[in-house]
This record gives sequence, C-alpha cells and structure tokens, in this order.
Amino acid sequence: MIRIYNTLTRQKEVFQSITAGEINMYVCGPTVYNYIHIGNARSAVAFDVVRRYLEYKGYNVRYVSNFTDVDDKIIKRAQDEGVSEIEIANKYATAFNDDTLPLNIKPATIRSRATEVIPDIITFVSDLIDKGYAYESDGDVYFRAKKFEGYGILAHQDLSEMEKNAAGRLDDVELKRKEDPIDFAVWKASRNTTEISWQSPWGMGRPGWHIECSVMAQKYLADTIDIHGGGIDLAFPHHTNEIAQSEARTGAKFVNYWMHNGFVNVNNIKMSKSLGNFTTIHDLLTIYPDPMAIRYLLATTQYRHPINYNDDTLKQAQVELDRIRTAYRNLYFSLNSGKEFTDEKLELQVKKYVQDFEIAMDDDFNTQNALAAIFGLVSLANDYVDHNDIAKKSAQKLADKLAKLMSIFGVKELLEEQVLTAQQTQLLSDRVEARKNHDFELADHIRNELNQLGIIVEDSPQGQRWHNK
RNA sequence: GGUAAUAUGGCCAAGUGGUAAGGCAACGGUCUGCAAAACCGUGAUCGCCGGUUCGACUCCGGUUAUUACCUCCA
Repeated sequence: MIRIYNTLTRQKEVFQSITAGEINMYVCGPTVYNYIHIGNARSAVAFDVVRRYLEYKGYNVRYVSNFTDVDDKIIKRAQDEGVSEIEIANKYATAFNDDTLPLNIKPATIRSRATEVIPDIITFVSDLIDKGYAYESDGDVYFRAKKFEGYGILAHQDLSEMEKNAAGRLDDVELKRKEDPIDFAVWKASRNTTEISWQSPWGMGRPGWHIECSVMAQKYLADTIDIHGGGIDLAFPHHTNEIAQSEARTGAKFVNYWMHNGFVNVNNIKMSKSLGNFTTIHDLLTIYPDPMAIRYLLATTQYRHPINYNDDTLKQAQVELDRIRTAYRNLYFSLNSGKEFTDEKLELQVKKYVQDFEIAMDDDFNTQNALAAIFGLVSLANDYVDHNDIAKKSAQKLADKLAKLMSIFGVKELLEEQVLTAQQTQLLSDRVEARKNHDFELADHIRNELNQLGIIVEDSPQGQRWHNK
C-alpha cells in the first residue's frame, strides 16, 4: 500500500490508481530557453524515482511531460541572439536530453512540445469560451478565474488577497483588458509581427503559459489523471490555473494526486534562473567526473525536502555512493570463491532489508529510510565477505538486490568495467607470487607500481583483489 | 501584509505520545607481513517559553530564526 502526500489536501493519502495496474502521470517539463540547472534536474530526478518505484511495484506507468517551447523568455532570447524561437527551443531541448541522459533519467513515454499541439490548444480555448469560462479581449483570451469554484485551493490562496496583489502589479493596459485582475491568459495576441505566432479565431497569437499542460494531459492521458508533478513553485499559479481550465472544460476532476518537489538551495537560498545563483547540469557534468554521484545526491533526499547544494554535500554523496560500490565490488569478488550451498540466514536478512526498503518507499517515497535499508544490505555484504565459506547463490542474491534497489534511485553500474592491460595482468600475478615467497618488499613495490598505473590492490581473505583507482 | 514550510549530535538526515534509525566525519580498538577494505566501540534530550499527559522531539498555545509562494521560476 503506497501513500502519497497530496498537495491539494495537504496530507498523505492511500494511493489508488484509476485503472488497476496502470498509472497516468504528468510532470511539468522545462521551458527550453537555457540549459537546465541542478534544480530543474532535481525535479526530473525526483519524479523519475517515483516512476521507477511505481514500475518496480508492478504498475505500467504512462509518463507524459512537456517542453515549453514558446513563451516570453524564449522570444526574448531569440531576439537577443538574432535567431528564431525554434532554433533556441531546439538547441535547449537537445541539451535537456543530453544532460539528463548521464543522470539516468528515463525518457518520458511521451514528451510533447507546446508548438506541436497548437490546434488542440485553440480547440481547448474555444471550448472554454463556449462554456463561458473565458473571454476574448483585444486579441487576448482570458480565463474567468472567479467563475471557477474553488480557484486557488491548491496553493491555499485567498481570492481577495490575490485580487489586491494582482491589481497592484498590473499596468493600466492589462487591467483594462481583464475583467478581473486575477484572470489569466490562455491565449496571448501577438503585439508585433516579428515574434512567433499562429492564426487563431482571435487573430495572430500564441498560447498562454498554463494551457499546454492541460491540453497535453487530456490529449495524451485522460480527463482525470492519477498523478501530476512539478516543483512546489508551480502550485501557484501554474497548477492552480491548470486545474481551473481543465476542470472547466471537462467537468471532471483533473488530478487525483498532486505531488510537488522541494527546491535545491544554494546557501539556503533557492537556486533559480531569475536569481542567477545556479549551476547548470551542462557545466557540472564537464567539471565533475561522476554523474552518478550527482544523481545519488538528487535522488536520496526525500522529494519534498529541500536539498542544500554545495561542494560539501556533493562530496558527501560521492563518499556514500563509493561505500556502496565498494561493498558491491568486494562482494562480487568473493563470489569467485563461492560454494554451492544456501545460506538461509543471509537470505532471510536480505529479505528483511528489501522489505524495509519497500515500507519506506511506500510511505510517500521516504528515500532516507529506504537508504538506511540499503546500508543494511551494504553492512551485510561487508560482513559476509569476511566469511570463510561464501554461499555463492545466496551472496549473488544479495548483490542482485543491492543493485536492484539502487536502480530505483536511478544509480546504475555499481561495478565499473575493469579491463587490464597485459602489463597489469603480469604485475598482479607477479605480486601474488612474491607474497607467496614472503618477498614483501617486492610485493609492496609492485603494489606501488600498479597504483601508478591506476590499479588499487587489496588483499582479502579470498585472495588478492584489485579495482580501478 | 497574507499563506505555508522548516528548526534533531561537527555535517547530511529518519523519527508524530513511552526515554532519539541510518550515513559521513572524528576518536579508540580488531583484522593485516605492511596497507587497503571491513568490522567492533564511543557522542545529541531534539530552536526557545509555557500548557495537556503517568509520560512529548512527537499534541496545544506562544515566541524566535530561516526559507518559500502571493501570476518569470522545477
């Protein structure tokens, strides 16, 4: 039984999918006007972990996400660089794919671009107008927020406060176009001829920011979907507006479980593009050699909690991950001298930790408690490696479970491929020989030599083992 | 101003009524020809004040600090 914290109700609820064994999930993707930063990646990783766990539990997850490839920031960027909006969008959409690949983020079942669903958007907006939920004004189309009962509930915003705030912020032209300051644009008129635009019943224009997600969720999933995810900052206005327009159109509940991830902070301040205090994944990948450590850091913090990102936290993640890898590698090595018998006690302990892992993840994806179970397996492995008799099959099960559970965090390749040169192979066997002859001076000399060649040598109860530096 | 969230050992971080998981770091020890890896052991009364209770980190009230949202934002 999985329980999920629903932002809408502000409590953990027992998860029940609409269709048994199937999950429709929508996660808001990035606006492709720049490289994604660690915060964007955190969101993608958080929901990737959710998805992987749900799949692990046997669900068939249909995961839809978007690229916002038309909006003010893209238009501005295009104008600044003197290229088309499409070029900007293509460049950074490609970069998104390039950057998320090393982080082992599974591709969405469907990833659609706003510009691919323009006809659907126009139909959607027309329907809203037909139903009286939206109105055209000077080429723009606005949604009548107050007409939708329960507007603002998701973010627990007070309507009159919002009205007051909005009225103070908007300029006279905008106020004049809107019936009410809190109304939001579902379609924006082109005010000049140079920016990207489409023909519509209301003249040339482009979609408002929120509409694409509502359209895609309905088009590729259903009127009512199981899970909708995104950063906590999207609760208002983005998701608030999605709910209003989606439910206004279909009359059906839009989303059963709203999930929002916490931020990545730098010195306890939110990392954001507008504040400029961000590190892009693109840059980080060029200076940091181990993408799995980045993945580990992002995946092992519970998704609703903030992650304080800095060199120290990344380093700590690296150390923890290396400890898991070392245990896995040493256990794997010990299999070589394993024997054909079953260690029931070991298998029982493994089972227990796997169970602990699932109990933790079932509880709103409590990755920290799940991690504690993983370290239980690590301790088990480390302890077992010192045994004289290795039950090969049982130890193999332990290794497999460790890798399997780590893969839910999206951390793969616990064991890196090890290829030796002829010289290294010779040195290793020379060292075994030297130790056999108690020529420790020579053995230590060879160990140093191998170290310089990038090979670490260790002596274990099962003999000499080695790994890459 | 409004609405929320967070505050646990040096660091990261679990824990929602019965005397505080796990990881990292540190220190001591064991194993080892030496090392490495590993193993064993050692530390916090939970921002502050008050209340409820036989008993609170856990509930209630207040207070302080930090952060976020209130139409750029994962």
